[in-house]
Amino acid sequence: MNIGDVAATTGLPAKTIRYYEDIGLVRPARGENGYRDFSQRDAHKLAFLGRARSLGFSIEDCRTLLSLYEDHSRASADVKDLARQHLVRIATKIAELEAMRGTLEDLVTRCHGDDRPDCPILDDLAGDSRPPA
Amino acid sequence: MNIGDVAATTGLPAKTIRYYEDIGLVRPARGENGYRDFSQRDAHKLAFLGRARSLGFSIEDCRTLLSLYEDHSRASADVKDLARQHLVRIATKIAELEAMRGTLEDLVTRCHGDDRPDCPILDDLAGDSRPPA
DNA sequence: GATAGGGACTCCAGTCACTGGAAGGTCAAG
DNA sequence: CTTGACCTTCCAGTGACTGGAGTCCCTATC
Repeated sequence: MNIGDVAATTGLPAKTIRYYEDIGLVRPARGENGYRDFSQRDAHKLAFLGRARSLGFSIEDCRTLLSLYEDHSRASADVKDLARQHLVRIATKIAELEAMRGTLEDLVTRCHGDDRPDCPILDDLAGDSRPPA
Repeated sequence: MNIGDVAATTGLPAKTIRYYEDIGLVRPARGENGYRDFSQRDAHKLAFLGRARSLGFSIEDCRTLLSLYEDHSRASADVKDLARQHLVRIATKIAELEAMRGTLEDLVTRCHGDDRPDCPILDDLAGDSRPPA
């Protein structure tokens, strides 16, 4: 398979697949013309990576997950640990964003949004009329 | 004020303040020794920037917010629009993260997490036993 | 055989918002 | 006069790609 075919089947951009080769996540064979020649196994690994990335795992996590996937004597506890750590990061991120949303929603509600200059949003950013921490 | 003082009062790292000068967000004066000499106004702007950044606004948004802040003939509608667009981005991001969390929580629950190799998390990533989209 | 197109190749630069580190100048205290 | 804290600039790296330039290859059509 050429890179375009793998890109189509995995949904990953060709650029990304080349990048994944660069950083050693896949090692496709090469044809005589210098084109990458992907096996089914390569395509499968790329699909795995795409799915792991879509769940927000970092590239380094993906590297670990891939090696666990290929290690048939792995302990599922190692996978679960990784996933749990990732869940904590996600939950933290969500909490941060929720806090931002809460503040912003309040400010947006309080701003008239007309053609006059007075604006609670700017007041808040400037440090005025903010509830004491 | 030297950069260290402003860093202490605003909570921004000195490195970040220098960076903000680089990209033209602040233009502190310079003393004879070449040191930056921050006015109260500069410090105030930096605090504004720190607050806006902590609400997740991009640097370019911050630039706009700052110019609106300094434009006393602004329309609050412009500020509100910016904030609302930002709210949409935040909500989108939260939704993405919630989706990841949902999937991951399910997978983590289903994984035994012992010393055996079989693992629903890896199965899912590999494309097996995934609910049909 | 010439040509046109669509794909593939490599390599470099840019993204975003910093952050780390090296190499050196300045200032106040002891 | 030295020490140590602070300041300066400049360069490089982060994560995970993405865009673009310039070139090569393959297939099809005329």
